[in-house]
Amino acid sequence: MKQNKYKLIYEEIVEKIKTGIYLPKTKLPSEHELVAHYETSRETVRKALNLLSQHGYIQKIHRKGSIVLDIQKFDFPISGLVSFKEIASKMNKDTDTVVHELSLIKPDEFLQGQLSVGKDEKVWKVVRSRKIENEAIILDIDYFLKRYVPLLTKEICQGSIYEYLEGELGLDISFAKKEIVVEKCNQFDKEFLDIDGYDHVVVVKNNVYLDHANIFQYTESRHRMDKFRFVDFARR
Amino acid sequence: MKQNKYKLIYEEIVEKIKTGIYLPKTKLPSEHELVAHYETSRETVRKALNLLSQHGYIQKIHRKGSIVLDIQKFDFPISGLVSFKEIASKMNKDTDTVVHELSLIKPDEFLQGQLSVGKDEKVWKVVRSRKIENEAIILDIDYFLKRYVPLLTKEICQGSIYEYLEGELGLDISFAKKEIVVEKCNQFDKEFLDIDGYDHVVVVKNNVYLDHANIFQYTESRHRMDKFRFVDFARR
DNA sequence: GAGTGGTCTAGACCACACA
DNA sequence: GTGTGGTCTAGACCACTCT
Repeated sequence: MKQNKYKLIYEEIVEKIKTGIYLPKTKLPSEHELVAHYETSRETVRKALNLLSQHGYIQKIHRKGSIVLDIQKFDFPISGLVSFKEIASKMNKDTDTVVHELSLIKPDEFLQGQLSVGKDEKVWKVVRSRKIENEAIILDIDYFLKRYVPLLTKEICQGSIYEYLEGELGLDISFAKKEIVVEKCNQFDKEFLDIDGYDHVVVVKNNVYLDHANIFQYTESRHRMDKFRFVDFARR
Repeated sequence: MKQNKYKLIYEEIVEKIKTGIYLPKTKLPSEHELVAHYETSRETVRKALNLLSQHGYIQKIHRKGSIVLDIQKFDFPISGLVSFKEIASKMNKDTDTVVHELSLIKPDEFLQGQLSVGKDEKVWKVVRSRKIENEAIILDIDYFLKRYVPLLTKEICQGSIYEYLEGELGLDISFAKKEIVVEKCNQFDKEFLDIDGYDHVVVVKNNVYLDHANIFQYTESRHRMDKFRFVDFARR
């Protein structure tokens, strides 16, 4: 796969940070030196450095250089858009997904609002619970516009829907509005989660948009309170 | 105050979006047209557009243009680092701050870890509760390194500490690691919050860093569950 | 074929850090 | 005074979309 020069530089530096060639609290080579090393122009080097900065790998200090941040301290970034599969693999724990429902529905008023569609638009509804170490602690309810996702099967839902959407269908997921609130448990939480006496769940609501700024998914991810954790790296 | 050209362009376009001169779902002028209009170079225009994109104002669509997003849909962004004062003014509600404690302490082991300092470093501890419409629903516990904040008074804590730090002291806050979890209420929550029968609080933990990547603050913001809301705009 | 945004280049000037 | 990063310029080529 062909890459852009600045992305290649970015990835090479990320690699050097991860493998300890560049150590936390030390300085990266100066922009001038990177220009020489990668035989490119300064703006290109700076694009790579900006990416590193945005992703929390380095901190640029005016007139002094770029210093490497301790990524250990910023571990477990659920920020951005990350699927359960990705999180699960990072956590290195036994996980399992149970599909409770997969159907084509007509959106009610709430869903018409969330997905910005009319009542005749067809929508996939997927309900899945997620087990970590044999406890069902997350209930995911996904709604996808059929317009963009012609086919969904139980097998796909069992695995990673996102992998399928991006890989097989070539959908280009671009951004999301994420909202986190706490709600009282409803009957579904009680039915599908090992709720363990808690009467509230943490709900992460996502409106997900494709690359042409068209929404294609609304999701509610309902977490058992005690197991919920959200980490973010925010620049001012 | 002198501004950079790309920031000026950014701000002018933000203004035009907010005042409806550029409408949601319509296209911005092309980069070429913006270059002509602002009499600048294309890379400079593109820096402005990148800012707009990062802040959720526009979506760039390859080979087609930049379209304006509906910022109404992405309201109330507590993402990034925002102080209570800023949030309060946006919400347009009656708010009040009560300072319960302001003292210089020696950090315990937990705090030494969070602030990456030794046991002899002096630390300001500030405990405040936040009232919205006469209900105490947030308990803020802040720890500042005295090294960077020589003086704190009750008056400052009553207002906006951040305004003081950035305005008076000229501290340059750069980034933060933010973590959201749910915890059981402790005695302080029960003492200082109108806890209203809830036995858990949503805790937002922040490690805040200055522009040289040196940490200077650790904060816990403890929210009554039913009033907690966190909204984020995340790009893939 | 005209227009678009994505990338890249090879310079330039600036203000400030540091020694 | 040297080195640093921040900003800006005036081009260029590309691959694709739209009409």
